[in-house]
Amino acid sequence: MQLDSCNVRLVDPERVASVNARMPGEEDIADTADVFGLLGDPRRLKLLVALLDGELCVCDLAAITGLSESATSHALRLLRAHRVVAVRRDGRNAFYRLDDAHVRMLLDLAVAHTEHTDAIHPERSKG
Amino acid sequence: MQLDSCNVRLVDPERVASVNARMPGEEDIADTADVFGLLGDPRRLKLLVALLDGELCVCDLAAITGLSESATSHALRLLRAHRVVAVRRDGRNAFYRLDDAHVRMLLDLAVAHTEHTDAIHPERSKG
DNA sequence: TGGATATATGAAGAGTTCTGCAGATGTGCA
DNA sequence: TGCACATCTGCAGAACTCTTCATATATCCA
Repeated sequence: MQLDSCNVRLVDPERVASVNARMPGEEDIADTADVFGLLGDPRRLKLLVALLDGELCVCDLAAITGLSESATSHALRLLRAHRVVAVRRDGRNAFYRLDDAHVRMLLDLAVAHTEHTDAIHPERSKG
Repeated sequence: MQLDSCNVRLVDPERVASVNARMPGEEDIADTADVFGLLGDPRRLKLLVALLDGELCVCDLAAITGLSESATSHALRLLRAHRVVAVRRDGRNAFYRLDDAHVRMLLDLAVAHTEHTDAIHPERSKG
């Protein structure tokens, strides 16, 4: 067992060094974790999946997710702050749409994965 | 403006119906959100990125992430409970590895995205 | 202009999450 | 067997998150 510069025990210092060399910077990790975190809430996730097909207004999003309109608006504000969605205002309505290609990719992948899982294990679906 | 079965205003009832028809079930949404949620913590994310190249023991993971060994162990326990990682015990050491192909895909995609973003905006990197 | 509608916002409370601490478990070696 | 080491676990406090409620803003229409 060896010690590193901070006096921590290491089993495989070479692997640790090579992993550290490949590791994205703290800021990249934080940004990426932020994105995953936004997708990590079932209601926000449902909002975003709803937007995969195109823009929807706040009240329709509220109806789809089962959230109150206030909660929907708060959620959308957060997503807007992170530039995951964008708004188009038309009269009294606000139409939200997905505005992040990376997030769209992650959502597509996730939805495809649940469909694939359902194809193998249909009993798990829509319980 | 129309009202749906629960007396909620709807702007575009047809779109709402078609989105609802495509929407994965609540359970699938919850499971998917769980996975994203696990990736949504920067320390856990760093743990998992470290494991992309192969297994590592708890103390090496602690050194890489800068977490205490206790916090590392707690995080790994959570990941283990969700079958995202698996353990191999060798004497006193516990070696963890990624054990979920879907999570690996998400991680690869995310790392590739940060590298791509860095290529376009190098000033954002490793600040 | 005034009232109704659609959305946005701030504050506060309930609930959840993460970490450190202390102690438990299990392994290896003298 | 007894001690050191590596990891695990329950608990409790701190920090964060999400929702609701009340209110604000902005738009449309009469």
